[in-house]
Amino acid sequence: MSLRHAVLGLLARRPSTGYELTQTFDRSLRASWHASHSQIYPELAKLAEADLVEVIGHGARRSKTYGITQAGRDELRRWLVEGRPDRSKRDESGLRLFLTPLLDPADRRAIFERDLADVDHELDTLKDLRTELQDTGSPQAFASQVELGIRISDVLGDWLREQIAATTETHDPERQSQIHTPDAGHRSRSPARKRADHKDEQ
Amino acid sequence: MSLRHAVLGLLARRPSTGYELTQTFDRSLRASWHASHSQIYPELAKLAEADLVEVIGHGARRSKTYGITQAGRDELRRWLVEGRPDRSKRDESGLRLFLTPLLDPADRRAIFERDLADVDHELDTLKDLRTELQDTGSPQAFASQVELGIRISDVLGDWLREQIAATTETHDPERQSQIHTPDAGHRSRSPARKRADHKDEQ
DNA sequence: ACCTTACCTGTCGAGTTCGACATGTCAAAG
DNA sequence: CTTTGACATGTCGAACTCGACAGGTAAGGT
Repeated sequence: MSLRHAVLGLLARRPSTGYELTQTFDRSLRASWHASHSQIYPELAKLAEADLVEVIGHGARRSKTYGITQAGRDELRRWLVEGRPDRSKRDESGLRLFLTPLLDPADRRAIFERDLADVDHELDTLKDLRTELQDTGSPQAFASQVELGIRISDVLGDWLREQIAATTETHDPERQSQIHTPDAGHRSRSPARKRADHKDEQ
Repeated sequence: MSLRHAVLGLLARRPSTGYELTQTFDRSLRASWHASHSQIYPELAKLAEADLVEVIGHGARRSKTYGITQAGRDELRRWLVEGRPDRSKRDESGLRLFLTPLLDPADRRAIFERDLADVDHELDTLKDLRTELQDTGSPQAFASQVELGIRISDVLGDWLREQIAATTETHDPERQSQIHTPDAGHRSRSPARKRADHKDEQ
């Protein structure tokens, strides 16, 4: 139940409408938690019901601005401080990257290049955000978080560039790809190896 | 629908039982995708139903070893290559880290230290894995992925150490925490600021 | 005046996830 | 011989997620 705490956290930063929260999830929180508006609006209603947030104003176009209550702040702190490790992530791009060694070089390269474009774009966004935070003498508190995002994007970008370089170089004959592009033809090895018993490795 | 492809991917690396897959999800895939056995077993059944995997052997304790079929390989490749960006992640620890600026220094520090211990532990695991891969002259293909994991853990660890150092140093009087520890007392500001209209920042 | 483009809030159903429950096997230690 | 602990597979219900559907509002351009 983290969506609840993500919303509380954003409202602790500043009061917002559901629409603004949706945008913040897509911008600042994109790298650690995703939620669509169809989750956010019902969640706000539930939170208001539980008195963890409250409507503190009405704006144009029927919009409601929510603010966190003291009970909400207490609950948020409790969650932040008492949290167990729970290091389980969900990251489709990461999964894809993990599986690339199964592909032959051309396919692999295509994936790396697509991801690199993506990472570079994200890096631009983050650097803009950093500049923006510096210029407006605003609260600053979240500057370190942006910095972390930039550093991680940097290492990911470097890694991707290395991998791309590696596909152009050596055609390692040892390393046989498991999944061939449909046309590649030679489908020779026995299709189903027997394996009655099995011991662990890794 | 990524669980399906995560399972296919692992079976493309080597045939495994459901139990082994569960362990691999917890070990190697922990950083990019999590799944529990209560998802994995039903998913294997569905995949077998669709002829994307097949039972290729029976082991001790009623265990079934699954292998990927050619249709499974084709489907896996299709997914890997045709994937859209989809950079939406889900990472509870990341979310927590993102929200730490809301806390006062003592709480913040506690979170950083807990996370640092966690990251250091993960780093050890990854370094062991790297050594293991080098020693056993095994397929090697996944060495780069391990390397990436190590690099990211490194920057995260460095960042956390910096943040911890920062909490001991300057007690910045500008930066007022939003969420105080229950005892801290001084709860003075007006509880609900009015906010009828609202313009965007960020 | 009309149109387009954000802005803004909501619901619904199908599919996904996860903790808890349930069951049984085998090896080694005591 | 009995107990402990790892091995191994499965189901179920409650909660969560997400794309699609739906509808209303205000500003700016032509």
